[in-house]
Amino acid sequence: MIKRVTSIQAWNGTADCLNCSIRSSALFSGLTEDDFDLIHEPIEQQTLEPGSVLYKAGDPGRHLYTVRSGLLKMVQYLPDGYQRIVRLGRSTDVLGLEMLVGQHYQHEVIALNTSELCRYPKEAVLHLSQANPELHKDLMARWHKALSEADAWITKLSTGSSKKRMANLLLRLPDADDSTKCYLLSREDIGSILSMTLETASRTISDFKRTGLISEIRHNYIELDVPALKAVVEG
Amino acid sequence: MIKRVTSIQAWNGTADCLNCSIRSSALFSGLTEDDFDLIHEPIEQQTLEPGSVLYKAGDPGRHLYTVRSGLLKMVQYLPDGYQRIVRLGRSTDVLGLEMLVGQHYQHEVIALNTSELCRYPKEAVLHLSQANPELHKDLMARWHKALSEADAWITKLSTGSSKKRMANLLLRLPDADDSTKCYLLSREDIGSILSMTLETASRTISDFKRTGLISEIRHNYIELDVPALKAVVEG
DNA sequence: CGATGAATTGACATGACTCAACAACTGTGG
DNA sequence: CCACAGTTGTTGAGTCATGTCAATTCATCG
Repeated sequence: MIKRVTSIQAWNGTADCLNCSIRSSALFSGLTEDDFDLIHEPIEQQTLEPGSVLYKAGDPGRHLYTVRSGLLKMVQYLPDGYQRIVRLGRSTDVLGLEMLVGQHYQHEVIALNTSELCRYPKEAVLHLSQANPELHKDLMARWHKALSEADAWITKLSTGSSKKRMANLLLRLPDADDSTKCYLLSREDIGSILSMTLETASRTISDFKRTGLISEIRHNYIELDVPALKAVVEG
Repeated sequence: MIKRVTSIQAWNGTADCLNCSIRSSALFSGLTEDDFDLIHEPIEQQTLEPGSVLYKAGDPGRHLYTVRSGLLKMVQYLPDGYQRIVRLGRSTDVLGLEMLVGQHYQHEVIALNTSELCRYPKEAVLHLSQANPELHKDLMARWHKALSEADAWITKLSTGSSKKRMANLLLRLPDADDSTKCYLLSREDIGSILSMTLETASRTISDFKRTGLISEIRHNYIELDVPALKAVVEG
């Protein structure tokens, strides 16, 4: 499942960083050939099937990951056994930043869809973030994005009635900003994102379908009535 | 209210960084005399009275702040006008990191108690974070801490029954880890932290007092029964 | 001492949870 | 292709927690 890429191939091969298809937003996109010469451990690609675990909370962190495609959930467990999804990872998102500081991962990351990832050795990231101002800046932008996401999770997905939280979630699901279509997550995952039971999640979605806020194109693939959903959020 | 400190005084005066009372945890604690020579705009101290606003969301960000003492709330507003407190800032916390990346502040920060802050010019932070590996590392640790706090906010303060959320909040309030005493926030602020109405906050606190989970030492200053509160969280 | 805002409490309405039955979908083996 | 089991989603009925609105008490400060 893991395709080996040496550091030479990393900037000169078919699956390299310098010619990456998500180059403008991948972590190492600002690096030069010289930078890659400094990396000893290879950069690797990996494909995860739905349900498989990338890493768990407490695991020693040795790699930083960029999501090339797919969707993953970042989960934390509570003392009473309840689990909460604290963020989603999708294309161009970076996973595992926390191990650069605390040495360990702090979430359990599980693929929801088939997902492709690139992974970077911790030492390479730490070293290059000092040596390369571009990467230094980019890393800070990644922290910033993660924190903004977390703030949005608190305000939009954890505050207000179940209908408002659901509307906020649905509005975030389409991949592109101009798209109004998306796949639905399992009701259990939705519940774990919005802090509600799966029954309430199911009921709310059924209600949205009945009232036309969303319409099912095919099983679990829906079209959003964006203005109407925004009205729910603001109402 | 603002006491001017030149860059010379910053490492040689009475209110300087190198001899700061929270030196081991202040932002510029790892800097050398040479580093301070590179800072042109002075580092300043400031005292905020309860209720006063440090900055608002959308303000252009020109300074990073370290909290020397006191307590501040970081607030975001929702489309429906509801406001949510997304984090608290207390001694050694850094405020305003986001403007290093996005140019603007993303929260409204309001002092809850009388608070003392130091502020660092944005350019100095950006420049030194490249030049000084210590600060670079420290900055990353600050991002990490903010993100961990946000994750805890999602899991512990936004998930579960009102009693569990309240117990989790109370357990975080004492300043020192070994302290079991703390001041209570206004019921409205508690509500805005825990996503509940101020009435529910008030009722829950009254209930905790009746059942001995907390006991009032004097008005709004309480002693926690830590094991009992932890039992509530885990129950 | 009175005026003001904060906190508490009560009564009631309602949204969300619980438990349970059932329906729809998925994958497997015959 | 169908039958089946296992999983996931839907729906209903009843309960409980939380929100709403209102009245009252308490704390603070001039």
